[in-house]
Amino acid sequence: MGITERKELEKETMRKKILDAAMKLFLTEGYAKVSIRKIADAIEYSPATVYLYFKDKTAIFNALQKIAFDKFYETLAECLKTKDVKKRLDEMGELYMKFAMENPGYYDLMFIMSAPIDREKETCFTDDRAFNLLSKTIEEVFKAKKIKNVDVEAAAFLLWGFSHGLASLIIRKRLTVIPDEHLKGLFQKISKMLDKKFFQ
Amino acid sequence: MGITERKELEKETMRKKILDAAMKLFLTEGYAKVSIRKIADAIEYSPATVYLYFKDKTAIFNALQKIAFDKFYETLAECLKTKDVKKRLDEMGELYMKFAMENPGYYDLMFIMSAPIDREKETCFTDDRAFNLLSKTIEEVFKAKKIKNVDVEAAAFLLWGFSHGLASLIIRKRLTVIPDEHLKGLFQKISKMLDKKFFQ
DNA sequence: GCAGAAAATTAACACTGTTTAGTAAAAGAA
DNA sequence: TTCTTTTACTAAACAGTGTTAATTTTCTGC
Repeated sequence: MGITERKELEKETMRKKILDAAMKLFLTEGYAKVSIRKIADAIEYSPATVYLYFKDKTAIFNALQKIAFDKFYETLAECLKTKDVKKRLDEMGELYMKFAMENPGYYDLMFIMSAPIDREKETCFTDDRAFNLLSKTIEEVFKAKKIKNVDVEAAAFLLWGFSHGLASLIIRKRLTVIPDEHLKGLFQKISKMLDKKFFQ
Repeated sequence: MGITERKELEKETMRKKILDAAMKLFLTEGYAKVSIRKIADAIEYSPATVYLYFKDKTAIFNALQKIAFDKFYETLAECLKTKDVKKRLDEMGELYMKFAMENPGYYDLMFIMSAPIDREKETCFTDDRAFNLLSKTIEEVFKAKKIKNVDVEAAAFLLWGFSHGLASLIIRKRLTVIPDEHLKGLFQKISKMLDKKFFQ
């Protein structure tokens, strides 16, 4: 192993170390409480060192976001194991909500937070793998059920929008109107309702 | 007019002055850029003075949120002018999206931001006037159309969830998948789709 | 005009992101 | 090995933040 290679590797290790510490802080304390100094403390380096591996705090945030998107897509893609395409869509909905509820920090990172997204820069990163998976699944359901004249894109947005709407309201605790333990049932009830209207 | 009364009034005026300046900063510069010092600058008082009228920054944020909720409900309630109950629901949807698009700052304040919502305190404020209005409207549509066996609460959450989902994704610019000018059409298309499935 | 209350301010504390200048260690060349 | 250059790291500072205690200014009632 050449020296330059080893240096590369060490640099990558350090980046990972920083991201690990940052993610841990983010998930346990929230974005506002993640400071460069606290990250530096956690990895036992000086604050300035962090800047040798990341341009600024936003760069760290973006890297964390990418990690979350990866895990998100990975979770959703599990629905591909379900071969019955109709059941696959249900499964996807449940996986979506499950991910959001079990990983509110990741969900926040991906879809809600705006903290360091600098206005109109290309830093804002949207991952369309998940949306494409959803579109394709819906298309297949329609095909399997021989339903025509339904706009797939519109249907995808309806489902995604609804799921995200519910998830983000729950995560931001804006749904005090109904108690938490009622929510899972509500989601399933609505799914069934949509199912009845669209597929029967 | 007694002196104590005048003092009360002056205190109220000052509170308003602070909130006006804070809202202006919030809407033009974003939450992160609203600082006590900048508010103080805007109203030409010292930073410490602000603390004589508000307990802390969170208290200011909560007051701003209440203002946004009031304006939000006021906007939605305009749908009551439409007497045809079926059209009223459509109108409500359009008013919702219009409000979100035209007042992203207010929308943010109400449903997305979490910045100062201190963990589990009663400071988190949810306004259920709007949701009640939606539920009632849906109920009336079902009644008018003589449709039975549909869970009103579930339907309300479907519509609210979907609308909020779309609105918040747009506001947070997480919908780069499709161009902005396409969005209004998409919303209407989905509305029509739901209409067809549920009411015809 | 003067005592007491109310309102506003100054100055500080402990934080934050970020940069600059400088030091210590490792690598390359002789 | 010795000398030089590059790399890795840090200390210290700058300008900003929320917030508070002590102090000064302004107003009220007599």
